[in-house]
Amino acid sequence: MPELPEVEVVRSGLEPIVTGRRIESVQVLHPRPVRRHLAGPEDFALTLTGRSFERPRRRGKYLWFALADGDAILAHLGMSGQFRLDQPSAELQRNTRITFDLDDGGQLRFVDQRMFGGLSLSPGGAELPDEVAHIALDPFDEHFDLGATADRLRAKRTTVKRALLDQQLVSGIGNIYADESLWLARIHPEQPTATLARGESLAVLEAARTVMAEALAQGGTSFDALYVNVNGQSGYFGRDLNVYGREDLPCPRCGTAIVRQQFMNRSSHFCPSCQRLRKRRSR
DNA sequence: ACGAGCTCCTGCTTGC
DNA sequence: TGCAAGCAGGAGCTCG
Repeated sequence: MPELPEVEVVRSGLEPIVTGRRIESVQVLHPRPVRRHLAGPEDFALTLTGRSFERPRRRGKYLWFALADGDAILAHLGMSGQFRLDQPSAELQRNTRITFDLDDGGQLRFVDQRMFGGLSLSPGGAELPDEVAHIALDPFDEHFDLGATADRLRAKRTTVKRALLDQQLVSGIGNIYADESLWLARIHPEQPTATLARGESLAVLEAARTVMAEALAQGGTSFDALYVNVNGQSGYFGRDLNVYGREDLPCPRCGTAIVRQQFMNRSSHFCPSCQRLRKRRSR
């Protein structure tokens, strides 16, 4: 599932492909991925034709293509969105939803099996789309304030994993990196945020940055063909996961069997020995 | 204002 | 063998 490292791999892969390119034509093959463009699929295609790309940008899991006229094409990969570059004559990948023919003869394709993600036009959004403004900075942003975020995390009245997944507290972290970060920081996912010491709050955010930086360096995490870069290749971080998807396998630190627990209709993975739930506030 | 739960979507896997 | 249920989950939305 694309989280910050995977989205950044896609963004950096797109940069040399689209920057400076002009859109010759757009085909919308399924209406759902443009559902956020209220004027409809036909308008989406027509209004983008003839425009030119500048550098693609990112905050958290949001990606946007700045356009030369100051607008932007906002993109979210959701669960399964991919961008691929191909020749127009090449057979379409299964679940291809939108294609952009570029002025250098290439074709940019948005492929998305589950269609949780999508594209929309963001007027005036080249610097920062309005739709992204409410999302917190991610840990890789030069203005990200780790200390202030740690304080806000502790001020919440929830559990630490929920807080890590709250994109309005810190963006870019999804289910995989939340589990990995908590394991690295040795904190139980259900630990109430109000019981965390400041050092623990800092540690879990630092762990998130560390884990995501390592994943980014390896081209992102993949379990299957649902996440690939613009050339269709998978990342290598999957082999380095310590808890996610490793139910009943030994904890790499202590050998205790990893536990999978239902959480918000999804799963949390943790080591019941390294990550103990504390009843009391820590200092 | 904030926290929690629901919903959207497809396709692979699992079980009867 | 065939069918259906289970499962994967980001984020907008609603409700309390």
